[in-house]
Amino acid sequence: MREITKKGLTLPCGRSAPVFPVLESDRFEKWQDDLKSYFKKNGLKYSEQRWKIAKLILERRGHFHTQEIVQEVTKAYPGLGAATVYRNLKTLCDAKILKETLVDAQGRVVYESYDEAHHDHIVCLDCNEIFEFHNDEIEAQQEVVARELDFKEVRHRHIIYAHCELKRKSIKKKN
Amino acid sequence: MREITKKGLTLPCGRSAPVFPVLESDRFEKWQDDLKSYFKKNGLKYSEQRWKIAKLILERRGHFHTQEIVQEVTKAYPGLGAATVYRNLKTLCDAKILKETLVDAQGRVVYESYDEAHHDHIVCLDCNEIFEFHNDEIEAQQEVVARELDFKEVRHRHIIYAHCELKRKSIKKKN
DNA sequence: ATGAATGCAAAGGTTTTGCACCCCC
DNA sequence: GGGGGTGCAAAACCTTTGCATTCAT
Repeated sequence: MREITKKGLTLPCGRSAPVFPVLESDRFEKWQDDLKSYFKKNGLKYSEQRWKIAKLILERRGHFHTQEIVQEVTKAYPGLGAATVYRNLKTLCDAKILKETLVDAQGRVVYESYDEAHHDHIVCLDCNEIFEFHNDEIEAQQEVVARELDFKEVRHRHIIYAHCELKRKSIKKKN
Repeated sequence: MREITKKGLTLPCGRSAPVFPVLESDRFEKWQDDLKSYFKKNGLKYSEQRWKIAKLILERRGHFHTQEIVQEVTKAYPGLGAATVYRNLKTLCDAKILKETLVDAQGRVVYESYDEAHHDHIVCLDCNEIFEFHNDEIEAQQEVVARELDFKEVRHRHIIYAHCELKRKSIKKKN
């Protein structure tokens, strides 16, 4: 689970934004090789554009919307068409570079890097920032629930929408 | 929690579709009166169209997408504009006739009647049908998780995407 | 009568698609 | 060289908005 740190930027709701370690550059070469062999194995082709998109996603980490990726890629690489980004979002999901993760409070689909360990999400209703959690008891109970209804769980999404206590307290003080 | 029964239509995945009791018609009059007073209280106006949309939703029950409501209403009442449906989906959410519930496997927003007791959802990956569950332990742990991260939970969405065991078994048998 | 609601059509925004061209294998 | 990939523009979709008109109170 990604650690929620107290350091870093202060968010609109008074919380501190999470800070993540910088990735070592040799991991990128591995990812690039993995992608190349994935493409080869699946009759797809490697391309400059595909790698640019994948790299931006891998560097960026965190959570983002479709439009954020489209805008960031086309801004970072003028000439790279939006259609190419849309087409590759699907390809990169299949390639397990990306995964669709949750829907935020505004109803937008949110992605994150595929290699994140499994976790669920808390969306802050004050500043819209997304935090993560993992709870073994909840994970275990999900299996139980699925089994009782005669299902076999494949994946799940568990999103808690919540107010930041820090914010709530500061509002209370003011009144 | 709505009961999942073994009777009723057989779904594509081999499961039985849930069957719900028919609503007594006098409940509609109460709902209609409630709506009228809600509108009055909030400076809104009652209209034929509003009630038609609300009634269709209340009769229908179950889960549905935005487009399904729009299409069903405009088909059932030609002349009733799609824009009116879109505008009233928001109004009816505010009026607590409807609530936005989950996002299905295709990324579409799904609504259901507001008066349903709280429950979470299992989406069948074989036939896309939506079932419901409620688990007190999970509910309790969510509070714990939120509290630990210094949040105050407002609402949550918990969706399990799963394969139907019945289907899985029948596939196994065939092979 | 007065403001809100509706219906239609136009506008907006996002995503997909068709097609000529390009480039990886 | 062939088939997939890209870029551009057009199309397709869904949803929102503007405005004249209708309707509820």
